[in-house]
Amino acid sequence: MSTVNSRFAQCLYFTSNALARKTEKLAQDSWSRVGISPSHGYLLLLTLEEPGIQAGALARQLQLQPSTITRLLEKLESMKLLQRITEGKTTAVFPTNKAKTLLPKIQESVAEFSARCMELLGKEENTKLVVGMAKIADKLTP
Amino acid sequence: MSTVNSRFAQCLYFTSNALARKTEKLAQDSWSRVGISPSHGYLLLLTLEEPGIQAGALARQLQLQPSTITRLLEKLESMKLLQRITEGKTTAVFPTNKAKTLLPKIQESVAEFSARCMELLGKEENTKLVVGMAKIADKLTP
DNA sequence: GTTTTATATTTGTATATACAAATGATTGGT
DNA sequence: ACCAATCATTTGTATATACAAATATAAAAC
Repeated sequence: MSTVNSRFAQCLYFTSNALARKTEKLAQDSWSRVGISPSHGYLLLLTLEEPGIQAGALARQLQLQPSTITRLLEKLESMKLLQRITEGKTTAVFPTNKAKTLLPKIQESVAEFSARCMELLGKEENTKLVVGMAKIADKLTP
Repeated sequence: MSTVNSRFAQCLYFTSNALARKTEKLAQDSWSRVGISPSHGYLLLLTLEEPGIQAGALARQLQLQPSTITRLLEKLESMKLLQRITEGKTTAVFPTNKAKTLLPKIQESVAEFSARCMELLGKEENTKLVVGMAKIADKLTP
């Protein structure tokens, strides 16, 4: 059932959403070894790279809404993978030792996802498209 | 906060998801005149174009899972915009008169979304990227 | 120094979508 | 004709994400 058979194959709405869903699945697969979703994983990676990073900074890096970050943090905190420390109006996020232990697996997941993308699409095409998509996304940013 | 500042700007996972979310918002905007979401809208359009279309065909056209189609149908049926008629193991979907009345607004929404895409991105770039994304999505299809 | 405004985060609720299991119907093999 | 396999759809539950309102703090204005 090739994508291009769809009545809406030329429509940005369908193509971007379909691609995102398929990419999400590929990423979930790559992250299964860690036992968390890609969003949680990338968030965790950011806090491992920069312990004490603020919730707002995570939102910007991950291009997600603050409320979504709160939800991700709640879950990771409940899994004892990180800890929030609120100081005044900001919240700093620290990885736990358990999270530090997971770092190798996390890096493997990142690498595996990247490798699969390259394998499936080729470095050339992958890069070209990612750049193009980012440009469009920027234009769609209010 | 340009997209490209992100730590993960080169990653297909982030770019495709971010683009999809922004496209979704643009489409929601275009569909606000009809009072339904883009998914519901495109589904409704398909049933207006082909009354009696089967649920499975809708799933294929819209590139969504059957369970998702059921959920969309439930909502549109509750809004008296369409009616399901189950015959044996298949379900045929018919638009109501209310839906037929909405057709002009629906077509306006489709046109408006398309126009906004063209305006923001240019026909050239839009087409090029949509084609590229569809190709990638196809490669990601198991 | 109090009041207003701005900033960061959280909470309540909602949307979009999916997976896996269940249901119900048709079909093919014997 | 019966039983197993297959197919189309639905149901129960879960994930990912967001918006809008609430909260809490800090900064600016006066």
